[in-house]
Amino acid sequence: MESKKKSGNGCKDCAVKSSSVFNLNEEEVEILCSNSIEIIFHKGEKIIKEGAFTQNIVFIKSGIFKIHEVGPIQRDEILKIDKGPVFAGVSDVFANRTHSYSITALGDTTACFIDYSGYRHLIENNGRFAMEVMRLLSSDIVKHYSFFVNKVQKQLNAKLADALLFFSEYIYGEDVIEIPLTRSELGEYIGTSRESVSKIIHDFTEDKLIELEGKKIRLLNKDLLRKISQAG
Amino acid sequence: MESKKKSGNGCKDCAVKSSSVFNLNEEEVEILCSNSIEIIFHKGEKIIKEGAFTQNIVFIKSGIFKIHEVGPIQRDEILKIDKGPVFAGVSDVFANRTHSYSITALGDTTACFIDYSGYRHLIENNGRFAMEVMRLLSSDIVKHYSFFVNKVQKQLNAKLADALLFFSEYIYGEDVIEIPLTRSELGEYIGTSRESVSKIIHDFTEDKLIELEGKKIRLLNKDLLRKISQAG
DNA sequence: ATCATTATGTGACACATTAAACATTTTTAT
DNA sequence: ATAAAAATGTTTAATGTGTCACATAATGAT
Repeated sequence: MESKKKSGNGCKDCAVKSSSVFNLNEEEVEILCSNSIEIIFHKGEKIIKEGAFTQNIVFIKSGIFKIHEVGPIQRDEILKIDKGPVFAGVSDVFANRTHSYSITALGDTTACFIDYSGYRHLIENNGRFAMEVMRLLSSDIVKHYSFFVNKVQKQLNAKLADALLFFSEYIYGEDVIEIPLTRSELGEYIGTSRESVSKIIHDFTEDKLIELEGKKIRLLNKDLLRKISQAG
Repeated sequence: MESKKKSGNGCKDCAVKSSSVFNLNEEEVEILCSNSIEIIFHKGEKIIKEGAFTQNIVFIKSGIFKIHEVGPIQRDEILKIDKGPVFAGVSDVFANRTHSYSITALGDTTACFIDYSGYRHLIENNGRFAMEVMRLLSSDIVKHYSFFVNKVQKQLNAKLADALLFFSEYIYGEDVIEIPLTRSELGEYIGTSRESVSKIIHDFTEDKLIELEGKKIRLLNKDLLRKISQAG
């Protein structure tokens, strides 16, 4: 249950990898890598904790993670699920002194903690890098708007279909998936209770939409799942 | 029902006003103002239409507006209500080729349409300006996350209390407010139907929380409204 | 002014979802 | 291995909201 630290070397590879997108030269990669540290997290470990001071930009090198926030009725609400390689939690660093949301590993995850000052230096001195970060932030907003209207307007079976397709198509790229969430967490993701998730999974199984294989779920009829998703 | 165009002069004032935040010098203001145009919109007029090409950064000089998006069940969902002076719809310009949401005036609104290339030029050449835009985008995300968990977890009376306090404290700064939304739109904002909005307003009136004065609403007991808001 | 349209209030009812309770199963810690 | 804790499935009753239907009021157009 303990995270492992690695020397700065690994992180350099990490930043270099992303540099194709971010147009960084050797010197700039060096700026990003100095004072950065790579840590491996295991399932359930918090990479960033809501309420903590915002100090580092986090680059998720690999692994699946969730961004979540405790709401007014003290229930955790999952805002986003994504996988590396990707920057995560950038918005909080720019907007707040403390984190308004948590980031938790949903499986083995490698994360680079990058010193804010270096990141900021890059933004202020490399317009292309700034533009790219801006594009990422903007895309986050637009996607979350869409996530939002879906969550508010769709009924439960449509939202569960969405979640299944999301994991199958975006996260794993396979028809047999092992969702790294408990039923409760799935509820937090699609906006319902643990019990309702159970019920709908049961219904989907009866309707031959999916098949349970131990902890795994096999999607049997993706076309119909898509129709259910679109029907709302 | 027709928008009025004004010469570029007015827009210059507009950009200068905001320059205190954005640290622009004379030359940079000039860049922003060339190829920009100021237009006055009236209540109900669309400033930006969902589906249209993203071409301009919009600076709302003054006026109240809503950002809204049509969801999967073809219902309009209000994502945000805000007032000038503020940049609006920036995220869509960076993230998309076409607008994913609409922006509509809720009252008389003056908007400057700024050419994207000038805006982009500033970002790439003025690190402080870039940082400020990034802060705005980040703040948009963080606020919308919070708006989201509130909307998902709170019950209707809490959400209506939120809306009333929002207009009273943030938008108008007064206890007597005239909400520039129809009951239907209020429903789209807090996530319910026209009928339910009517019912809760009725309940609030009976409980002496608010008082209707024609089209205006007087908040009689803001402390209690806050408690209702927090209770969820 | 008058008519058509849109906005609003309000009741009855249906229904989806939540909450509570309990039985099982699985996982984790010692 | 064994006990404790967490996760899961399923049922029941309670309840918040949405939908439908209709009456009334306000608005806008001709």
